[in-house]
Amino acid sequence: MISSSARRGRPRDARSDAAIADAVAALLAESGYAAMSIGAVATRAGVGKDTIYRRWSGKAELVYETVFTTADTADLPDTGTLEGDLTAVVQSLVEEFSEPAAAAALPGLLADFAAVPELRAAIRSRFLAPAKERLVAVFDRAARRGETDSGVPADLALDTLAGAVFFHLGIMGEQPDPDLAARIAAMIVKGIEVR
Amino acid sequence: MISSSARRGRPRDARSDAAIADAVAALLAESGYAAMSIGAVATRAGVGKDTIYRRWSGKAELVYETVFTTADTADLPDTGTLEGDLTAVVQSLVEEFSEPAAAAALPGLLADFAAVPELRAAIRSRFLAPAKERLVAVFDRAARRGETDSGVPADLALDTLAGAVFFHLGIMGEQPDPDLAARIAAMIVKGIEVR
Amino acid sequence: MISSSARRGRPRDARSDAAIADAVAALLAESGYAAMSIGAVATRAGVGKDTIYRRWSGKAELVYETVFTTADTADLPDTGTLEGDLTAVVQSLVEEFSEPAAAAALPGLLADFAAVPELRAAIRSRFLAPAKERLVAVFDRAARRGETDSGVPADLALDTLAGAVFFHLGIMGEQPDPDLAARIAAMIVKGIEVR
Amino acid sequence: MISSSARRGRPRDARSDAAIADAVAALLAESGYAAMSIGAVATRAGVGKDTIYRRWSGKAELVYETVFTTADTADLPDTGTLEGDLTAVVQSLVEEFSEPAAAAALPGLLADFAAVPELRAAIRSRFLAPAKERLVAVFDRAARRGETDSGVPADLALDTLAGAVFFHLGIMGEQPDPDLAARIAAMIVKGIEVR
DNA sequence: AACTAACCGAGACGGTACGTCGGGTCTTACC
DNA sequence: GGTAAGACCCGACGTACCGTCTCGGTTAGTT
Repeated sequence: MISSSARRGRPRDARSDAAIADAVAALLAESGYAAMSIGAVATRAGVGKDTIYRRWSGKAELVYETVFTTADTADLPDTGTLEGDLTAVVQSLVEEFSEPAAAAALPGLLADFAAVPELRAAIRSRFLAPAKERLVAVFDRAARRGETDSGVPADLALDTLAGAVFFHLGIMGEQPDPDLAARIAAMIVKGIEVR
Repeated sequence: MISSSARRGRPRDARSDAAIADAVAALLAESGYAAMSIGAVATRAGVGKDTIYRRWSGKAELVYETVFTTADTADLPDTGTLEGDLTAVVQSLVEEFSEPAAAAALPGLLADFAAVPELRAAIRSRFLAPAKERLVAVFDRAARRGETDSGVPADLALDTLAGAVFFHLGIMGEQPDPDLAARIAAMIVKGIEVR
Repeated sequence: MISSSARRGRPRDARSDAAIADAVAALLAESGYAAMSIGAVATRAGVGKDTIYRRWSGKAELVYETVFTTADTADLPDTGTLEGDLTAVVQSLVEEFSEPAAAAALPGLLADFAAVPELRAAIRSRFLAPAKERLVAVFDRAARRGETDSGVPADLALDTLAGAVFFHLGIMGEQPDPDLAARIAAMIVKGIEVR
Repeated sequence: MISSSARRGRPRDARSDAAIADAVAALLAESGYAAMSIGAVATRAGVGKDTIYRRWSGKAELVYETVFTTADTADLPDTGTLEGDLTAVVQSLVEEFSEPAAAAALPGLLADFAAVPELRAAIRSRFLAPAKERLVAVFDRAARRGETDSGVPADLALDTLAGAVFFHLGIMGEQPDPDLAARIAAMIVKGIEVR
């Protein structure tokens, strides 16, 4: 007896989730975040609007959970040097934001998240916190190797690193220059040096 | 005779511009960018909607030109050191984005700009280009003083510097920590060091 | 062995019928016919929606069979005079339509019935035909007593009599004046006089 | 200078009213009252939904004011006899309710009106009151001619007369038998006889 | 005692319509 | 030609019901 009260009523159809995710990705890439309406997603997915609203509170949540699913769970790289590790971390960010759907969604998504306190809290705990944890782990390894001291300002590094990627790709909409990650990482490594 | 036919008909009323600007700032601070409608601005300003559309193409342009008017024209600081100059530059960014109306407007504005190619081009030439020019000037002065070599990657520095500020204030909505500018500037100075 | 294959499977639960009938009457009186949804009836009765749809085809049928159960089967009055008999017939109509649930249901119910040919046929055979039969019987008795000739237009009398009651109570929503039945009956008796 | 404050803003477009009226009549005849949605009317009329909601509060008001415009203003018939006058009055009712759009609209319309107290009051004052006035005038003329006494119960006559027509045409959906009006009028004339 | 079939409560499903709101344009009378 | 007012068409919003379906589970009669 694992679940006490069992699950009552008809269970949600997993095929709906898949169809919705596909429709979201397609519409984002085709017409962008602002022009993507919930109604259009429903029609494209062959699904009723309720089926979407039953799962997500609105467009922001729908797009965030549908598009940004990868990377968060990918395991920490261990390249042997701080610069290598940071490059890998930044590179995964770059790749995530370079996918067509993600690139199309980012600015509008950030605007919607910023406008609603609950969503702003959600992004903090679901995106920022894990990212910072990973960064801290990378810096800890570097400290153990003797590459840096232990008093590294991870917050500032995260702001700078994530901010640079967001600004370059998400806001300015630049192409993802292949050595962008390496250049940003190199700057941070030097920048955070603790004597 | 420069303009042959001059301007015919009734000239535009300057009081309307002022009333509109006030209404935009007030509504942005009260309810945010997304919830601010052109109609509401018009009503609040005691002005017809057409009077707004006659001057601006839409909400993004209206807000951008109404809220972000300062700083772009402020003259270059000259503190004697690269770090001092950069701190001043970052500080002016921080201050600009910390004003209630600006903070409320930023994310939504960026989303609207990103969605429309013409607007994206506008931000590039009207905000990014001058900012980069000023940054280049700062680096040139540092090179003349012998503080750095001349091959400094200004683009990357701008991305990092602006990105960190945008991300911290605009996206995450954090409070403007008084020594934020100094910390960012310090990191950049070390980070862009050219041997 | 009455029915060869009998009825297999679990029999319907009579308590559900009762709970549904109560819920219908309560919701009709509280919020009216239009505002009464099948889902609300199901919830109020503590019953699944299917349990309702298994028994009735929709709201119109549900309400009709749940609310209008009396009177149709009541036996013919025999007061000794045509006017007395007609008064009794009209009075039973008045009483049936004066119950809160019935009064609340009538107009909407008639609209739904009128909109669907099958339902219109149903009302004709299940309400109108028996009513006319009873009226014909009353007139026959009067003819046998010598009160009237035999060529009385029962159709017209029924339209007039039922129409007057429907219009006064059902459509205009007037209070059921206690001598309404008698006044209508008196007018009909004089009106249908056959020399 | 008739209107003091003039009329400000763009005036309503009379062509919209006409297009909406046509669309309502067509859709009523095609699909009936219940199946006629405001959105469908708007599309058919080439008009925005707002343009409808700006003029009417909802479907009931829209249909009532659009479909039932005639007859109310037609002048009193004067045939010389009470029965003739009444036949004419009933006949105009029959004709009004026999038009396809009116016949299709009646039951649903009555249901909606009955459900909302404000609308019920409206029908009382806008339909019933004028109808009763005309009936009273007819009876007065008859009294002056010496055909009847003056104490005729006009209320009851109206209920009976209107009820019979409503019931026969509106509710039962019968065809408009050509001498229906005459038969109803004849019955009333005899029925309301005052000795 | 096992099987089978219909019932049951719950609630998800694809749809359709609702009434409102904002966008950007157009049309008045007036200045 | 600018201006305030406000009507215009359009399209999206989030909600409410519709009538159907799909779960796990119950309750009878039939083998």
